Amino acid sequence: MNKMHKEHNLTKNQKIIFDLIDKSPQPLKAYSILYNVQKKGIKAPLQVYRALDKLVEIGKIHKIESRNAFIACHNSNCQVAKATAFSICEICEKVTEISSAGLSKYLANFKDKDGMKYSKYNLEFFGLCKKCTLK
Amino acid sequence: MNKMHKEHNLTKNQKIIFDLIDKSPQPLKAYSILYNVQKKGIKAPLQVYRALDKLVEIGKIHKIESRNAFIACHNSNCQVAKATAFSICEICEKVTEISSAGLSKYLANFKDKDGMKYSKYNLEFFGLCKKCTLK
DNA sequence: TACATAATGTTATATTATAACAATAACTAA
DNA sequence: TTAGTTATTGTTATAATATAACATTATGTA
Repeated sequence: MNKMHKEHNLTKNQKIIFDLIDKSPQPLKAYSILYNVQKKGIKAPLQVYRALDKLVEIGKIHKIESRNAFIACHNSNCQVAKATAFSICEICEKVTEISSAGLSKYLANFKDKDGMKYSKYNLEFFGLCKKCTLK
Repeated sequence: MNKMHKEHNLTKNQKIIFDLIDKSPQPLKAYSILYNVQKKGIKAPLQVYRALDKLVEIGKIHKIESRNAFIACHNSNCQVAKATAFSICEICEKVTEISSAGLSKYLANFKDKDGMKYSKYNLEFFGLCKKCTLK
């Protein structure tokens, strides 16, 4: 099987949960996912969390830490969840993955005073989206 | 009272909880704070969370979102919690607030493709601290 | 004073996440 | 193709994180 197409390797539960998140316009929370997949035989929180953990690990989804919610990766750059940036509207809670070569480059090369080199980062911007600004 | 010295305005509970966090070398979790202040008369989670919320709001402490933990602000720039950056060691869990003028400037001025302007951000870098790199 | 606002105390409950263990499926190497 | 290994699943129970609702007290302010 072609290893470049990771989605083909998803297991049944992982696929059910990824499809749900991928179709959703906004991030989904774990228990909201659970309620939505119970008719498909996924009955317990742990089944959801395990699939989520795996999907995050392989970079198919990202966790929005400030919201405890999960969103599908729409950035072809991040096959692995090691460099993520999001914008979050504080009114409508719309979340968008930021895909900026400049930002990625700046952060990937950032070194702090101690010379600590980072293997991963997550950045969350907060503000008002265009729609909510106009209201 | 001098409004420039916000710490003087802390209430009893806020002061107890801030002092505990401020003395701690690593971020503290809400329930660990609760256990530590029960002898001082703070008995319920809500009393802790309310103080934490206020302390975050006025910028005396920051929440490390990926860890659900709280750390005192050691950056004179952020009187208000609107622009935060941390480094987190994935082995020893040591957390350090990053104070880089370049980084702050870059992120404060960052605009995404939609022209959305941000009022706030939180950045968490992950990697190994110096000690843990040598092990 | 009287009013408004913020903080507190308290009980109950909601939400998010993991431990522990048994069973099954998929992968790997002799 | 069999045995060993690793990943995934199913299940019950429970831990950890956080908020709702309401009564009370303290503080700030006109």
